[in-house]
This record gives sequence, structure tokens and C-alpha cells, in this order.
Amino acid sequence: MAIIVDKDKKRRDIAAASTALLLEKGFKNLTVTEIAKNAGIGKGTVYDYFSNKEEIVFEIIRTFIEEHHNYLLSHTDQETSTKQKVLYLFDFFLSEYKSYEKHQDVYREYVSVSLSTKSKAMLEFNSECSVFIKSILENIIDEGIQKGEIKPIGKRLVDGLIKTERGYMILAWAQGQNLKVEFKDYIDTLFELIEIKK
Amino acid sequence: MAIIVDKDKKRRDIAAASTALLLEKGFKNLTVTEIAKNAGIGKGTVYDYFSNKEEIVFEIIRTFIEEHHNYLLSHTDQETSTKQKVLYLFDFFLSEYKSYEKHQDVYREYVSVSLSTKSKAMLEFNSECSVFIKSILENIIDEGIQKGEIKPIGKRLVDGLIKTERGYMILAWAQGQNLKVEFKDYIDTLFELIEIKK
DNA sequence: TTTTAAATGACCGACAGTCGGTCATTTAAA
DNA sequence: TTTAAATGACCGACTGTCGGTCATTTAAAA
Repeated sequence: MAIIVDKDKKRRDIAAASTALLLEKGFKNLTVTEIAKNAGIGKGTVYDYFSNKEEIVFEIIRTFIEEHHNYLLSHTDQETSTKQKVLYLFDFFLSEYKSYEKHQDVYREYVSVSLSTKSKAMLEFNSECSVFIKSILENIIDEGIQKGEIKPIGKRLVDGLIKTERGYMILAWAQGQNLKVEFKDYIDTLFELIEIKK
Repeated sequence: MAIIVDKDKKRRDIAAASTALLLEKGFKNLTVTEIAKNAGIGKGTVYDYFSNKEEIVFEIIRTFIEEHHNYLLSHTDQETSTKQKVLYLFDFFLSEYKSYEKHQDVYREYVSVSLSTKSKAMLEFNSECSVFIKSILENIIDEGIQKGEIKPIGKRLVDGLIKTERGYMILAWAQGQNLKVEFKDYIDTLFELIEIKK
């Protein structure tokens, strides 16, 4: 045997090193040569860890989702209201913090790559992410119903709500507008309809 | 002077000739050389009518939106219920007809190109399309409120509903799933919340 | 010294976009 | 009526770029 590297760690390292570049130049204008140079490795080495350029974006988004999940866990507890939890879940779209705007840009690149890449791996990855987010939102809503904060019909809004947020993020970019306030209004309206008034 | 061709018509002709190819191969795998060959013109000529490959997709989607608008106008009248009108509006996502599945594919390519192209022209075009769709949905909802079919709060769902549909279309593709039934359920749930029961 | 995982960058093919030049048609002077 | 000049449509060979490959090198381990 020769040197054994932690393949998984190196994958993440390369992806991490490329994140800033991706945000700066966008996927289309980012070259693999640059990625390699930036990560301090040869171009061929990139392909020892990723089977194509697209996969790098998927690795980056995976890290972002993990980070966001941790953020979520550390910011919610029994006392937090259902609506507040939902807002936390969508925080990385809603937040005004600069670092979260980065997340949005990465997410946009990810969607763009997803829509132009048709591969089994891509489909599986996207499904995996979706199931994960859905299960979180489902838990939040279920708890809300159990606590008597919202009506049982709220459960039927889970799937759609996730799609709505995606729609807002995508159209915000495609129209060059800031739609955060609008999305917040939409959530407010839905909660007005499903909240149990005391 | 020499021959003067109807530049606008020729643009549309080239776009029309490329539609089938776009659906068959997807934007990424479609070459400008092929487009030219298929339209029966030289590659250089394509660039006399479009400043880049992306613009061809925008021209195609423009035609589709026009067609869909005409369909909508011819299918709604005073007798149609508010919910039915909403369903017609989103018909090209919901319908099971093969020709409408084409529309969805074109729309997906369009979103994909939008998300990876940052140009003033693109932003303006997207805003234009959005305003158009929004005004239609706004009219439908306003009429529904006036007729006493739905509660006034329904007006506040207009913006979000458009985004939800976009989200469904995009995630349906990205996850390789058919989400039509799910979207229909979501609409049903919303209407249950805002409809005035008799 | 041998074995082999890991790394590399020269190389290749594909493709978007450009550009110098041709050709068909119109105009208007002869 | 003829024909030279002008014009804009049209073309495809060419260029530069970039994703991805592979023969070769490096160096740790045995």
C-alpha cells in the first residue's frame, strides 16, 4: 500500500475551496482548471474525487444543508411557536444577513445545474435532499397540531409550502427582485387561515 | 439596396424549427450547428438573428406563453367557477396531454437558462412574463371575491400561488417525480380554506 | 527493491461565437 | 434597356476555450 487519504474528507475540502469561486464567477464561468489551482491540486486529481464538474456543486450544497440543519436544531426548542419554527426553516431564504445571501446564490447554482443535468445520481441526490427537508417540516407541523396551535388541515400544506419557497427563490433571481417580504406575507396569510385563534 | 427580410418573422421561424430539437436533446446537448442545419441556414446566419444560444430559448418560450394565453381566453367565461379558472391557468403543468408535457419541458429549459444567464434582457423578459401571469390570476381571484365564491383573504394568496406552481414544476423535474396530483391537492386544500361554504 | 495508491498536466475533441468573403437583388446612371 | 455599383443576407472555415482523459511520475509502504 501507499498513502491512504481520507477520500471523503478530501472531497469536502476541494468543494469547500471552490465555494467562494463558485459564488464569485457562477458555475458557467468557473473552470475546472481554476478549481484545481485554487485547491492546490492538479486538474486530473479533481477527477479522482468527482466524476464531473456538476458533482462539485452537489457536494457544496450538501454541506450547506447540513449546516442549516444544525442551525435549525440549535435554534428551536419546546417553547418556540410553530410559525417561528417554519420561519427558521426557511431562514436562509428570508434572512437579510450577507452570509445567507451566499447560501441563496449557491442554492440557485445548484438548481440551475440540476435542471440542466439528467443523471440518476442527480435525481437521487435531489430526492434525498427533498425527503430530508420534508421530514423536518412535517415534524414541525405535526407538533403544532398536537399542541393545538394549528388546525389539522395544516398537514396538507406541507408539500406545497416547500415548493412555494423554491418558487420564490427561483423567481426572485430570475426577475432580479427581492421577494423576501412577499414570501413572509404569504406565510402570514397561510397561518392566519390555519391558526387556531384563542 | 438589396433584399429585405422580415427579421422578426425569421427569428420566430428559426426558433420554431429548433423547438423539437430542444425537447429531444435538451439545451446543453443542442449545438448551434444543428440548429442552423435544421433551420436550413448557415451557422453564421443564426448569429444575425440571435446574439447567443440562450436567446433562442427565450424566443421559444415567448411563443409558448402567447399560445397558452390564447388557450386560456378561449376556455373561460362568466360561468366557469373560480377554482376551475385557476386550474385552467395552471393547466399546462397539470394536464396529462402529451403536447402539454412538451410545454413543461420547454419551460424547464427556460428556467435552467434563466438561472445561469445574467443579462439585463433576461431579467426584463422574465419580469414581463411574470407580471402578465400575475395580472391574469389577480383578475380571476378578484372576480371570485366579487361573486362571493371565495373570502377576500384569497387575494393575498395570488403571489404565492404563482411561485408554488413554479416550485412544483421545477422540483417535479429535479426529483424525477410526477407531482401533478400533489399540486392539485394543494390547490384543493387552499380552496377549502378560502371558499365560502353555502 | 518492488509494489501500488495518488497525483499530475499535456493532450484531445467538442463547441460557441467570429469574420472575411460571396452572392442575389435592387437601384439608378448611361 | 443595359449594366455597374451598392447593399445586406448568407455562409462555413477558423479560433479560442474548456471539460474530461490517460500515460507517466512520485513517493509511501512492504
